[in-house]
Amino acid sequence: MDYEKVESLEVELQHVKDENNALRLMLEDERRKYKNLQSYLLEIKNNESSYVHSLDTNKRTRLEEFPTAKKPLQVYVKTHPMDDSLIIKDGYQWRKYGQKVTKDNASPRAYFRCSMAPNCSAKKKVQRCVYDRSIIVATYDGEHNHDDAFHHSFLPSSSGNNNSPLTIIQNYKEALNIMEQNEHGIKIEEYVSSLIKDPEFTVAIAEAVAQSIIAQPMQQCLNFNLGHPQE
DNA sequence: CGCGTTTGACCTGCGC
DNA sequence: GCGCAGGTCAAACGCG
Repeated sequence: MDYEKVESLEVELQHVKDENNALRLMLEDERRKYKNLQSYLLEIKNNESSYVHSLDTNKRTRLEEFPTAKKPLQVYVKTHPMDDSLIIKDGYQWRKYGQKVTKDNASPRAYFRCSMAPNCSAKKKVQRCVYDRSIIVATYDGEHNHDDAFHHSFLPSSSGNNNSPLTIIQNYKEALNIMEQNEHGIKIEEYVSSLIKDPEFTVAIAEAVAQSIIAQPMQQCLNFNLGHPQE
């Protein structure tokens, strides 16, 4: 084997090692996310009730804003991970009046008022879950004081409206289902992890790279003959 | 032109 | 009393 070939193989091997390290980092990140999700689930379990307050990062209670003694209803909405909007089709018409980035969640929190009636005191805060960005946490405050509220809500106070394309999560059991979905992710993760740990896997990649390097001059020759531009 | 959204400034309560 | 952080206001802007 000539010197140039060995050198290029060493470069490619280094590249494979770099990719390997990158994959390890990704796995560590995924494991961290999974642990976060587990603690999140535990939090939900600890607070399991129709009124869940665990995710409300607002530790201070502004009594003048929401004077009712009733705890705000929190609803978790499973959305598509690629969907960045904070819009929840809950049947009401909401007017956004503010947005704020909170300290412990990089996702901005949006503030909405009900716009179906001029004197309606209903408000909601919408923010992506810090543990799983595909979940939107909507915190409802105040009550709708207009009749048509009864016909629009998907919330437990009304009859079930399942027309929404979104998945509504109102208790820990449904959150558990999401966890189970992530369990599949962990199985994939374990599979990838085992591949990385396997020395034969790394050797096989190195061999494949070496073969591609050997085959490359032939491909370049073919490209040249066909008139394709060379890289 | 009206309505909804955006966004920076401001207000207010809480913790130290 | 002060600083921090969440919540609200309101002017500017965009869109139908």
